[in-house]
Amino acid sequence: MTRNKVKLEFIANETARKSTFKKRKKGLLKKVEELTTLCGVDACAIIYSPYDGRTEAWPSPTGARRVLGRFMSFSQEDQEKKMLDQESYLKQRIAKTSSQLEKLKNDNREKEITELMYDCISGISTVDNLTLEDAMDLSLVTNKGLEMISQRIEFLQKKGH
Amino acid sequence: MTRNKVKLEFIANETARKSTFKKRKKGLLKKVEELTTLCGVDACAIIYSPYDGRTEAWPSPTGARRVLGRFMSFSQEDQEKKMLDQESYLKQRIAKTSSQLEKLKNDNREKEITELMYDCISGISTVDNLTLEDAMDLSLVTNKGLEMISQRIEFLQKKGH
DNA sequence: CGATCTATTTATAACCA
DNA sequence: TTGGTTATAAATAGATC
Repeated sequence: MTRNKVKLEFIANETARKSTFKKRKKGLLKKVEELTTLCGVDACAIIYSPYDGRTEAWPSPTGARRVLGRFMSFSQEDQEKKMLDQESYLKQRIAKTSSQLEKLKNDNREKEITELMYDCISGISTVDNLTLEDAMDLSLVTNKGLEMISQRIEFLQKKGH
Repeated sequence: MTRNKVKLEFIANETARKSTFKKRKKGLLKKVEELTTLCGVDACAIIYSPYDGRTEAWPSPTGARRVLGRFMSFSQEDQEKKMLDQESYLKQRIAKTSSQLEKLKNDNREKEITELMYDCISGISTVDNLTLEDAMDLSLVTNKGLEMISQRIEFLQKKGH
């Protein structure tokens, strides 16, 4: 028996496509997990399955936790300090690039970015078994997030004199 | 010659680990791309490489674009209008709810979530070759993001009677 | 559908230039 | 280190239950 050499194109047959999707999704996630384990790096994969429940998948809830943990290993003080630095830095940057951003405002990019944020949040929800809404909540009350938002608003206000 | 059957554990030897990382990273990204092509689904992978330049990797800039596109679709006018309304609205609310937010300040989850948001944003920056700072800014002026924030704040207000 | 079972195609670990 | 090469381990398309 000769098997197909996998033509790299959309699989027309729905049954076959779904089957392939399931198999490959599994394989992909496994690969992600192996990579993180073998090489000690953080990685994750996000897959939007029209088949399965919904837009889901990470290496695993456990894996996600590992991906997210371990970054900030600063002390509380360092964190606050850095955060402050970054705030003022950001403020400057925002001023400098506002004109550029204007151009992008109504671009399709906004849609893209919005979706990405959503996806991230839905990822968060899997980390702690939260509902999507709770995760959003939590995300939005994050210090950093609020600071950023606050700065942005302040800037817009000034701009609008 | 007999080759290893791949023990699923951290590779101690740095040279070997780095080599494996490079190969597997490549393979993983290829798999992601194949999955999206073959099955017509959106997927992406994020890898934090301590070796390569930095915390990067997606299927590809092109792939990322495809992953993110296709969602929300407001008209130009509605978008601008909403954004303006929300700016002033948000400012008030943020001031009023700041004390409640204090409580969450030192939660570990916050660190994780903050980091995740950062990661997402850094992902955004690769999409359009923006600096990290620009991407953050862009993220925050997203309509949807503002809406979510607005709702959250409203909720906190009611809750705090 | 979902689970199994091969035949093949792929991905790679170990080498080597 | 950065790439090829090759022997094996893995992944998986297609068929079957």
